[in-house]
Amino acid sequence: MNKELILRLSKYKRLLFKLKALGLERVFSNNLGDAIGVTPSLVRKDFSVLSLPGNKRGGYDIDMLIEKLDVVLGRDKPQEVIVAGCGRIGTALMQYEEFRTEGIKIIAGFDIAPENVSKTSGVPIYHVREMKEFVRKNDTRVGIIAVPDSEAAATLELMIDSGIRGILNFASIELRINQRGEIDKEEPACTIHNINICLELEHLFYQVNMVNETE
Amino acid sequence: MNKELILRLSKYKRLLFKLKALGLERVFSNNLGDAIGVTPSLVRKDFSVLSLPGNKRGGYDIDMLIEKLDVVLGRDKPQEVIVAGCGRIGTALMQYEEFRTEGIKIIAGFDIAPENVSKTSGVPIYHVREMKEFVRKNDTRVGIIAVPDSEAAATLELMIDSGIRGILNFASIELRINQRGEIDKEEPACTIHNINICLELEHLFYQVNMVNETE
DNA sequence: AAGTTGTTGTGATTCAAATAACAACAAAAA
DNA sequence: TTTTTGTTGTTATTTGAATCACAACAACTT
Repeated sequence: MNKELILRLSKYKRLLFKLKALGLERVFSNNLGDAIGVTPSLVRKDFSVLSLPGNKRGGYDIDMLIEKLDVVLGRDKPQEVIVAGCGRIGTALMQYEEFRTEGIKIIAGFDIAPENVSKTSGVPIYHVREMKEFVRKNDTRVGIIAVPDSEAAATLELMIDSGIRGILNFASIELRINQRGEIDKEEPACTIHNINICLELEHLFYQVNMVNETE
Repeated sequence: MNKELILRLSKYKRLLFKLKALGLERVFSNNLGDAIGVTPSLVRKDFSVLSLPGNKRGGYDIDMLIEKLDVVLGRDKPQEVIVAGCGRIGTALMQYEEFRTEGIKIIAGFDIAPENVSKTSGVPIYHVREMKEFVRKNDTRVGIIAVPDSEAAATLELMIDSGIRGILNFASIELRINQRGEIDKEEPACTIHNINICLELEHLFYQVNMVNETE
């Protein structure tokens, strides 16, 4: 399944919640399309491939969509995350308000110097060496890397070794599995998403400077 | 020019710096491809469309590539950014080490309560109402939105009104120009990149839960 | 009941980007 | 000098997602 598609599904669902809160019960493909910025056609096709039925005239039932999207997106399972690196970014994430409203919970932070980390967020902070044990006990699947670049690769290895299966990486070096073919025994695959703030900004600089360009 | 392409160009350049630091002078398309995870063919095609010449046998000259990529990516111009919202995320960004190494500089932060913001980062903090004046004076092009969701839309409007042309949005609502057709006089276009951490995490949850699925 | 409207569902089409394939050719080797 | 090698540059092909177009048909209207 396509990355863009999954992203759209999450957007649909978020939007559907808002519509439901407003008291609506049904939506049309063009409502959804307008709202998330895609064509109605694509909305219908998305629902089509997921076998989410609509009514030939009355559009789609919001409750039905939410329910089925929850299943497709696996939202019945708990959405628990750990954070490696409790510096500026790590602690900012631990206090990130929007996680709560989305049902995402940071259940632990790990650092090489946990005694120096402020505990104001209420998230328990452990030493990195306890990660493997913690992940095993809690069956944690997803982790965030918020360590300095220099530690990123080692942290990746630790997380994979601990059994983490999905990683959101904030270090500004691109992490990939099989960097040099070392990590690929028969362990279950691990998905990595890199959020590279520098790269995003550079992209913006490129765009804003290219106004007079031939495109 | 394609977004993915631009991203690749930035990656090439970053990699080329590292190779240069290691003492290398030339690279082959397969070196670059392996390193950033694309096919050598694509590397050659990228350079081809930019008219970056290689030698039929000896590969590409690293210095030449860096120099020309700098021009293409507009890296000769200063890379200055302002930040709106000096909460957890905003201040974390102000102290983000990696910006320095990438030549990106946060030149000001704006908040509705600047007196409550710690000044430890060395970045001057102003009241939001001074943004427009500041942007005009400094000819700032790029801004980061790090305000709560509830303030995001208003901040977007303020930035556009101030003359900002590229925006990196950390609020977890997707910002777009022409949300309802209001903002589109004849002002120069403004590019928005949304970094939606919740969405990224949801995507990961989806992936890690879909192991037994038919894909 | 018959006609009209409006929306879905999907097969066909378009489009763009990635990949593959290979001719051209510079450098090294013989 | 001639041959071999290895890499570029570019054209052709493949791939896959988004868009288009329209038949099917449920609900409303008269």
